[in-house]
Amino acid sequence: MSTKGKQNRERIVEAADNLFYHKGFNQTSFSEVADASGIPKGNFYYYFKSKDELLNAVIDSRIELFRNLLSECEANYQQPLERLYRVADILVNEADNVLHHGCPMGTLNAELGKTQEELKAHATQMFDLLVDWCEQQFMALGKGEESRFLAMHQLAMLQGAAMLSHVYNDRTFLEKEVQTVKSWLDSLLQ
Amino acid sequence: MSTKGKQNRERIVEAADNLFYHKGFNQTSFSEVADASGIPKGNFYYYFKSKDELLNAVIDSRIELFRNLLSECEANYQQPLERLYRVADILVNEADNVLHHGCPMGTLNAELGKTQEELKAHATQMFDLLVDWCEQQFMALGKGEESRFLAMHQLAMLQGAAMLSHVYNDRTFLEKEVQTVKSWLDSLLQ
DNA sequence: GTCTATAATTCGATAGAC
DNA sequence: GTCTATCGAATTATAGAC
Repeated sequence: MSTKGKQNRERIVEAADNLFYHKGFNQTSFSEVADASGIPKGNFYYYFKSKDELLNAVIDSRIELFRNLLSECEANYQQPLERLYRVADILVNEADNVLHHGCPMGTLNAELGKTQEELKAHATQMFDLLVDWCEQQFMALGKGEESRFLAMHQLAMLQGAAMLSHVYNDRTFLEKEVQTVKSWLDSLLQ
Repeated sequence: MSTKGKQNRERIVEAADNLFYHKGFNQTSFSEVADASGIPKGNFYYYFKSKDELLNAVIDSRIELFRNLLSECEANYQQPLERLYRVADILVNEADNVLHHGCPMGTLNAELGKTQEELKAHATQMFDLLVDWCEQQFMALGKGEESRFLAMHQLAMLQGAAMLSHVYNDRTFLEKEVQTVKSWLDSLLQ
């Protein structure tokens, strides 16, 4: 694939990423992605042979983005507790988006979980990445076999915070819940 | 409306309720509801003049169901703490459904929150009912102004538990999280 | 009240010229 | 590689006979 082709492909993925997040996967049409990316509709099938394949590319892109985010976090923060704080802070940093559209990981999984099991399995890899990474931090804190559950529990609390604050468009609640998660992390070390 | 007409209307709502939960609102077509309810497709518009109106009827039906559930709970349990336990237990009682399709309140709000604000506002009334009721129980426990936040916090934890256990189809995690919520309720009274 | 037939639109996907 | 034109299927919704 040429440089131009790669640029076009990335532009499509970027436009689709935003639309799938804001409108949902099934409610986003190829025409809308075409308009948003500036690529004629008929030309899509040169880059992606189906809508499902486009979603898979979007998911891969989100996973790659998260991988870089976590690597950066590892470089900037040495303490496992600090690193777990940063995961909770993601919700506050992305508060505007979370309040309006919910968590991009959670809402996508919820949508695909209804009728598109295969696509959901891929979307779940976004959770895997985060759960595995948090589990490692809890392991480093000496939590042993309990680490997996603690990692899932932390993400569950954040998902619940994202859901309720999205339902009520309540920024204050989101911030209080994130603080609650941090207090819970503190309590684990005592 | 005749008795027959009312029966037909209820059959449509019941079929739509299940399909909207299992497949999502936007991914469910009138044809599917027609097949499931045994009512010919063209006859739908005698009972509901649009798909949105059908969803509103489904939401009203769910709210009514929840109202009865909470009334029954009030009759059977006098202690506010016991009553709050029962709200958490809903997830365990409905574990099969939650694992396969997520929380019917949460997933519907997440879907409608993307592009159908008006419908979402109605769906949010399901949360209102539950939050208000839990708030009353916390008030009865003497939690005062904090009660509203505690009610939202409890529901956020349950939503997170539903989301993660749905993502991973993990019944054990769901049960552990519900137990965690109950332990949190206990800790509030000490 | 009930049902058939179909309108009007939009969707994902394809064919084929350049 | 790029783009236009369009297909076939599915969708919500309507018209009108009975």
